[in-house]
Amino acid sequence: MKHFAGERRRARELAVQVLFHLEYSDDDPSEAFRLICENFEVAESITDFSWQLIRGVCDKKTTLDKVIRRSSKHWRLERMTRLDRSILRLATYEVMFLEDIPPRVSLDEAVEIGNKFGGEDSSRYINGVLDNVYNTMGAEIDAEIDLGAETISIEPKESDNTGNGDMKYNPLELEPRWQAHWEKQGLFKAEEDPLKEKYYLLEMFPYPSGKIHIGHVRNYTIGDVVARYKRMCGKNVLHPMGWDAFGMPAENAAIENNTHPARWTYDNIDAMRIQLKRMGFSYDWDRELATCDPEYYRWEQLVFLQMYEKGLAYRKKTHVNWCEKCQTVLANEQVEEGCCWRHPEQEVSIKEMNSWFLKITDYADDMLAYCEKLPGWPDRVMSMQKNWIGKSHGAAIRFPMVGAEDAIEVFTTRQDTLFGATFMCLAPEHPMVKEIIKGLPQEKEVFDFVDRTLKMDSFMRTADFTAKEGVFTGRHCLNPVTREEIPIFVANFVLFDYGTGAIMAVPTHDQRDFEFARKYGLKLRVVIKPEDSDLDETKMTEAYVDQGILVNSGPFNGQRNLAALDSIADYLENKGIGHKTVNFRIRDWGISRQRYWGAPIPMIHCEKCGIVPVPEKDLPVVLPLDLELRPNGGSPLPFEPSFFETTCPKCNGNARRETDTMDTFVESSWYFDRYACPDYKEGPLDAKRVDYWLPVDQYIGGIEHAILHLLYSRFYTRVLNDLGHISIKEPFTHLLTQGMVCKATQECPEHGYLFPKEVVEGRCSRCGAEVIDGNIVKMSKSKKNVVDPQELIDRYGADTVRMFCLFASPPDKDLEWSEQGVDGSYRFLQRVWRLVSDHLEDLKKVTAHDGGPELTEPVKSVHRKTHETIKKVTSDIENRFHFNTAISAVMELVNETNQFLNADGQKDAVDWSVVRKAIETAILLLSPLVPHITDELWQMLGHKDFLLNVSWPTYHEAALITEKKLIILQVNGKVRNRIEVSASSSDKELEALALADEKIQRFLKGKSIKRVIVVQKKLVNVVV
RNA sequence: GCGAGAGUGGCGGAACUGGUAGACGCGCUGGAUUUAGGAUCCAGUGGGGUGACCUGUAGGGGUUCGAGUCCCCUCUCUCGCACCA
Repeated sequence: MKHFAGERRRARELAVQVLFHLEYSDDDPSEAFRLICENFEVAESITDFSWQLIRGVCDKKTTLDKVIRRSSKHWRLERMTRLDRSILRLATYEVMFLEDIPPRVSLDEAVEIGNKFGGEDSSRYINGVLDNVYNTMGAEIDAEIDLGAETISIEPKESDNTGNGDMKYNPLELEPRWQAHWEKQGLFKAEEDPLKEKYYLLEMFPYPSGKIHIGHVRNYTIGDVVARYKRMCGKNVLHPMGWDAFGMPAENAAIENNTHPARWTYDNIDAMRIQLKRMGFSYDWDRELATCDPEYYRWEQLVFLQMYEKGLAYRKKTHVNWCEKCQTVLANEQVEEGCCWRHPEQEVSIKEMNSWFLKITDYADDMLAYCEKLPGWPDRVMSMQKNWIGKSHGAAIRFPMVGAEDAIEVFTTRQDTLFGATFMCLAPEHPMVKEIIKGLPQEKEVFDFVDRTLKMDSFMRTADFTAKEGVFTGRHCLNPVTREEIPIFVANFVLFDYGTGAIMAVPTHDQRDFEFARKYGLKLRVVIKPEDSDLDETKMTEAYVDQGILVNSGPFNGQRNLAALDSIADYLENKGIGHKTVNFRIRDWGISRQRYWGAPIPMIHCEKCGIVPVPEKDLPVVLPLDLELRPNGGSPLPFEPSFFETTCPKCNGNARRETDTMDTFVESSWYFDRYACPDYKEGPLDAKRVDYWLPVDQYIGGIEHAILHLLYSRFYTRVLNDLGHISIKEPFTHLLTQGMVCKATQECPEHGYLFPKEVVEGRCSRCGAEVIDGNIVKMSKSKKNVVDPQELIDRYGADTVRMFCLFASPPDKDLEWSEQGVDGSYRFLQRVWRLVSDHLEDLKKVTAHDGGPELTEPVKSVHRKTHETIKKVTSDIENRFHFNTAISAVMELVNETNQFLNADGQKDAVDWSVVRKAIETAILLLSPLVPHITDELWQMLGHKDFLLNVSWPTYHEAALITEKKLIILQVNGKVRNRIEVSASSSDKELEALALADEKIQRFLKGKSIKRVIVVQKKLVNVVV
């Protein structure tokens, strides 16, 4: 569950452009570097992925050094060094700060690591560690650390003094205590209870990368608030957590660290589980699952078999790059100048290879239709999904070959322009290309063109700057309506993947066709003209793409082109030339991965019997753990006889196991179902429990999964439905896509991006230059603007971190991280704490006021505020997840209560019980957001229950009623005065009061009153 | 190019069906207390003006007694898709 599609694409685009220039500019790479330099900000903002790629490109092409040396002649030196530095910096950063150093280190360890680096870096690093130790422990450190040349001495820090120690707010002590308490009581366990209304709340499960990042914290905090709130509202809440545990990073990390992916993954899971528990999230850990567990993926294998049986899983040949030396498929990015990136002497061949696909296209229409039936999803996501499915209505039309029996079929949405189709273009991959050029003089030219085009990186091929090129095949086909012979081209811009891989070209009404026709001197014919003028094809400078009247179109002349779409399609159908059809952009889901760390595809290849499914009784096909990874990163499975050697279940002969594994998105397409019955042994899903819990009522996660994960899950749920495993079709009723966490970057003109620790009083700690505050961007390693949540928890406690995540902005918007903001949250919690602890004795003497005798001001206003706050907070959480406004409402209540208490005058028992009600309300309302401090305060007030088991407070209408109302007085819509009147005043009385008002009188002088508008109990507007 | 969303103080952000623009917080200014504070408390804080007042929600039009909110146009930004036939 990572990766951001857009970023990746942009990264690739840039890298491809660079590669392009490196390839096509002979010995002068300066153009490529100009590109990088000019797009410097873009490049950096694209995250480390782009850097890896660009670095990769540079390394592969020639060493970076060489390129810089050579290009510095052609380009400004200064820019080069900046780029150079950035890359070096990134590399250093990755090595120094991310890989070698565990998240928290002791002083001794810090010294050891520091000494390893030596010099300036070491002292800076150690200072950073000391800062942390300081802040987290408040400890008295008195140490001298020897760093060879330098000696750092640390002064002991005075401990805080606010008086009575035991009453101080100490989150670091009380939070773990409550967490242990909750766990011991099994507070978060969810059990099926048909009598209670269920509520299934789910956050997207994390990839176990090793430690949680701030995005996780935000995501899971939002979810936890909703889970706890619903629970207090009496719902039977399911709130599980698990691990998206298969995937590439584990393989890479394992090779680098000489460990095993399983070991690495499970260690990370253990570390992250501790962190999540430390945040106080209310997960039912009994339902925890990891997708790399055979007890999980065995059911996925079973479903795969069932899909195979129904024809929903199939094997298909596709064009891929193949390196003989590596014996593996290469991604387009791994092909360089037509050669393997690891074996420059080995030419890559284009191979048609078999891969497994899931038939998502079968469900495209249904998923599209349901887009309208999911009002709980954000429009943004829905439109992305619709876009991705890409349904378009049009016609399939057959163009008969000249001099042959067969025909070429095209798909078009513009059958109205058919009479203007003057040539045809095929995609280079189109199987007919080979056939029709056989024996012609053009054969070699066409073949070379196809070969050249296919070897191009797909991004390069489809990039804007790549020229639209084609080559004439020497053959013609018939335009089926004009019966005119039209030439057939092969063109690089025709997508084999979309439609039929062939297009009819209408140069007069399609800009791209127009340019192509002009380039190759092809015929044009106008078939649509504007209503009030004529078009001359010889004089056109661009295609006419607007609507108009059909001309040169036989029986359809004179009709409006859009209106004729249908009748033309019918005409084609009657003549047997074509038919109406729908085309989808979405392709079947290719799930084969030549990777090790994934779920094996449960299939067997037998020479005699072909593809044979593994019998159900032999499941799971377990991924062997006791084998050596290959140093080059390829999958070891095809080299592991103990894995692939097997016997055919049909003929018992020798057979070979499928060694591809499944795309990890398959695992994440149904984990939410399995949470309902993680221990079920009889099948993938226990219908009874799954029917109780599913669908997920509220799903929360990042927008980056708007397409892939969510689309796959919707598809997979439909499959499970068809296979009878589940009775729902749509897995997620409501979806909340939370925004990203961003932070300003800090940059030194000399040294580039800086860590906060490298900035001293606004200056770079290395060169003393003034630091520039950069843009506010998504947190990323390469920007050095990441915040480690663990550091924050250790410093402020989990409640403060949760509070800030919720308060800084509404969940669906981006959140800008600010240190002061965190301080502010911490201060607020302390204020709440003191509100209780400072008045504990008085509060303990009374019970919370609930109704009771008539109150008088000012305590009445505290009472009213209490109920107003309940109303506001409840609606903010319930209706729109606006926790920021909910928090500000509680802040207002706390402030008002404080003010009341600070005001002069004796407080009697009634006053205190109203105050107690206000305080208890604040605690209750805050409890889903900051569960630790509130449970502690609740207990301090003498309660025994966990707040999670206390009912959510309700407000009394009666308490909201006021005797006085503030009325706005306007003249011509402008506010002129505000007056307090009795709430029972009638409209007439209000009007009279307004007109009599002194200020209003001033504005009425010398003018005649046209009209007076009275809005009930709100406002009077006098129009003059 | 197509599709979606957004534009409000120094900043994050409030403003429910049109009805006090700037809630709450951060920052800043002044004051109190303190050995000190990155602690706490009080006051102030959109801009202009001594003032009454004027002005202000990207820009321009419109509807309305009244528009941040509704309608039209323009601009800017973000996101997604993109040689889609």
